This record gives sequence, C-alpha cells and structure tokens, in this order.
Amino acid sequence: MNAESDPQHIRFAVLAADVAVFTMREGKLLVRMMKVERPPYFPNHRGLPGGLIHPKEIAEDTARRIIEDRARIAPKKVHLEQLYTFSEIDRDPRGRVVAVAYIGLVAWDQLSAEEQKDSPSTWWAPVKGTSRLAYDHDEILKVALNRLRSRIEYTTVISKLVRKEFTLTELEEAYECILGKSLDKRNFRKKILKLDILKEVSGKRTIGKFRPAQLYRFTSNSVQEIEIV
Amino acid sequence: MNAESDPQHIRFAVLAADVAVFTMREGKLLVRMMKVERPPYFPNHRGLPGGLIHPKEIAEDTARRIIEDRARIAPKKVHLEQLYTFSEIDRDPRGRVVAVAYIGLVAWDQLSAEEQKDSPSTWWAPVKGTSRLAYDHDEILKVALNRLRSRIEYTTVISKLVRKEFTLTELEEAYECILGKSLDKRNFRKKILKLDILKEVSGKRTIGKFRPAQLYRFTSNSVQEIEIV
DNA sequence: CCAAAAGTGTTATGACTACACCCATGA
DNA sequence: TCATGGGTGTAGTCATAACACTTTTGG
Repeated sequence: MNAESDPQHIRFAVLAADVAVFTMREGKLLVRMMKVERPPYFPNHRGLPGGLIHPKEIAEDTARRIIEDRARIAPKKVHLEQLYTFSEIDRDPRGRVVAVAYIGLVAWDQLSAEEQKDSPSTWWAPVKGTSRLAYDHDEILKVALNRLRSRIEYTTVISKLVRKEFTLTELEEAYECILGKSLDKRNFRKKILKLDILKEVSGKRTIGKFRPAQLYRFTSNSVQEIEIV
Repeated sequence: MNAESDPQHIRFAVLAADVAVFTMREGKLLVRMMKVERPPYFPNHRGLPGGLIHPKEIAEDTARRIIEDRARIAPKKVHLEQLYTFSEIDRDPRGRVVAVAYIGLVAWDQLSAEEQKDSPSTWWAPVKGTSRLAYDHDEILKVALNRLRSRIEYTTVISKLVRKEFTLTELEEAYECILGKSLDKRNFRKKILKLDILKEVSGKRTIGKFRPAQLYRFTSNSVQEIEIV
C-alpha cells in the first residue's frame, strides 16, 4: 500500500473558483470586477470574483455562489462554461490555491437595476483597458477572451449576450464587438439567416426617429455548435 | 474579516490529475490503462492513470509524474493538453477528490519496447470497447475523445500521434481512425498539401513489395490552429 | 424633404465534392 | 505479368467576399 492509498497521508490543496462574467452594453464588452482587499499583497486592488470551493459543492456551484454573493448577480441569469484550471504555485501569494476558472455570460437587459449598477465592492468594467488585476486574473481574463472569441465563431453562445429579441444590426454589432472587426452587413445577414438558428418575431423595434427594424430570436435556447462567421 | 480571509478557516479539497494518454497502432486508437486496486470499491479494476497533486506541483507536472510513474512512459515524449476539471462530489468513493484531467498524445514509434509492452499494472487498450472504468473515468474518456475529435479538425495535433516522417496514406488513416469515417484520398491530399503545414522529405517508404510512398513531415513542431478536414 | 438606419442582389473567385484510372514495385 | 498500394485531374456545385443603392421613418 503506497502513501496515497492511505487516507492519513492524502495531500491537500486549496481549491477555488474564479469567474469572468461578461455582458454587453452599448456595443462594449464589460466584465464584472470585485474589490480585493488582501493586505499586504493587494491593498485596495481589484480582481475577478472568486472564492473557495466548499466541501459539498461542485466547482460550477461554487461559481454560481460567487456570482450571487460576490458579483451580486442572480446566478440563474448567467450562462456558465468551464474555462481552464490554473494551478501555478504562486498564483495566490497567501498560499497554494488552485482555481477552476469559468466564463459567465449574461444579457445586459436581463439584469436588474441593482445588478447593472456599480458599487464600491463590485462593478462593471470595460474589457478593453482592464489590466493589473490581483492574483493571475490578467491571465485568466486573457484566456477567457480568447475562448469567448473562438467560441462565438463555431457556436451560438452569443445568444447569451444579446437580449431575447434583437435586430440583425444588434446581433452583428455583438459579433463585431467580440471579434474586434467589422463585418459586411449583407453577407452577415445572408449567412446568419441561412444557418436557420433564428426566427422572425412579429414586432419591430424603432431606435430614434428612423426606420423600425425587424426583431428576431434564437430558435433554440441552448448553445449549439455550428459554423458561424 | 470573513472566514475565507482567515487562513485558519480555509477549506481544503483533495486535488488529483488524471490522464488519458492516446497512441495509434495499426490504424487503431489506444489508450493507456492502469490497474486500480481500491477494495472494497474497485477490487481488481482498471482506470486511467491518475494521482494526487503534490503541494509544490502545478497540475501539468502532476500529469507528467503520473505518466512516468503510473503509466510507465517517459513524459517528455507525451504532448499534454488540459482537458477539463471534474468535481462531482462522489466521483471518488473514498472522499472528495477533484481531478484536473489531461489528454496525452504520443506516437507509437516513439515508445521504447518497454513502453509499448503491456504489464499487469499498466497497458494499452483499444479505445473502442473500453468502458466500465473505475471512478468517473468512462466520462473522462468520453470527453477526451470528443475533444480529440474536434481538435484534429482545426489544429495540427495529429502531428503528435503519427511518426516524425509519414506517408500521406498513414496521415489519412490517422484522421479516419479518429474521425471514424473514411475520407477521399485525392481530396484529402489536395487539402492537406494546400495548407502548407507539411514538407516533403527526401526518403520514401516501402511497405510490403509495392510501390514506395513519398515521406512527409510537419514543418512546425508546435500544434497550430488551422482549418483541417 | 432631410437625416439616419433598415434592408436588399449580383458577380467573381475559390473551396468542396464526387468520381476512375495509370504507375511503380517485388515476387 | 500480376497483385497491390501509390499517385493524380476535372467538372459541377456551393460558399465567400466585395461592393452601393433604395426604403422607411420621425421630425
């Protein structure tokens, strides 16, 4: 019998979950930040919401709890996907903490006034220009963005960032915002409609004093794997 | 100060790494198995190589150590990619163990005679027909296979499963084996050559008594993201 | 009638699919 | 010369990319 099969000798590590919750407002991608008060390492600092995994919790439930308690957002509104597990020895200066990182996506219009609002403890920050975060959260955010970018190209995850009913222009802007490049309006429409993942809904939306736009919604509520963009 | 900021109250979980090491022999995908002796839960059972993360180890190094000590393969030969972190409460009947799972890829011809050989403690098993593994390893293997399938379609990971110099027929068979479908020889060759990821090498290989085949190798040693198949 | 966003079609180019025969070799 | 795997080309179809003007609306 070796050391590991004897429970007395089992080695422990601290396990945490960190979450990069994204939303989109006025064509800008935002990420949820929280205050990190960890003197002397991170006095008056900021980072992604995170916390330790409880003994009777799967990592995804930890992520949900953190979204609720730390990010102050109702977790059932947030679409979660596991991102990567970060286990660098010194990623937390207080000791060995391994973090299972998640990506969270939520549509801005699904958020309550409270959830949209910024507070001293948690707030929305534009992704562009967000850096110098506590722990290894710069790295986590970078990996999360890369994953988000690649996933919108072959899945329908973008459905979790736009409102339930949207115009094709809004959808195109969401793609452009995450991909960081502009798309051809006519080609985008042809392509997205041919995929057969959207359905027209009866209403139209008027923005300002101009021509109203047809509204659409995703036919399926679940994230599907298809070739987009 | 809340409970989590007080080191006395930090909650611990057991962390492990599990590895699905794949290789390919005679057009069949094999996965490395090990004996699991955990009475009364898994007497005389089998599973993927796995073990606990040491305090001063990143998860990937744990995976390498397990590949060396448990799977009995020189870890530097194995290409590793993090797969997913499994944290179901009861995935290990002995207690709470969270596993960071990895995919390992190694070319059969890179293995020594010892490494190719099966022993009572660790052996190669054809992926097709491998099931009823210990812990949640059926699930891990399933997720690993899905990931492997999708990754060979948009990266050059297959380079880690074929020998350094290979014929186009060998490469095509490797794709067919993992994708589980046959490809058109002419179309496959046109496509793979146009991608500009292979270079001809001077030699030819004769199999049996027939016409010798041109040898190729991947131009880059690293796994690249490109649209294949 | 003006300003602004919504909406729409064509053409050229390149990629993909389907498909069948000749070539080189060793026995 | 035969058996076997190696190697190649074309035509039809489909997807992509580039590109500009008309429509609808409220003020």
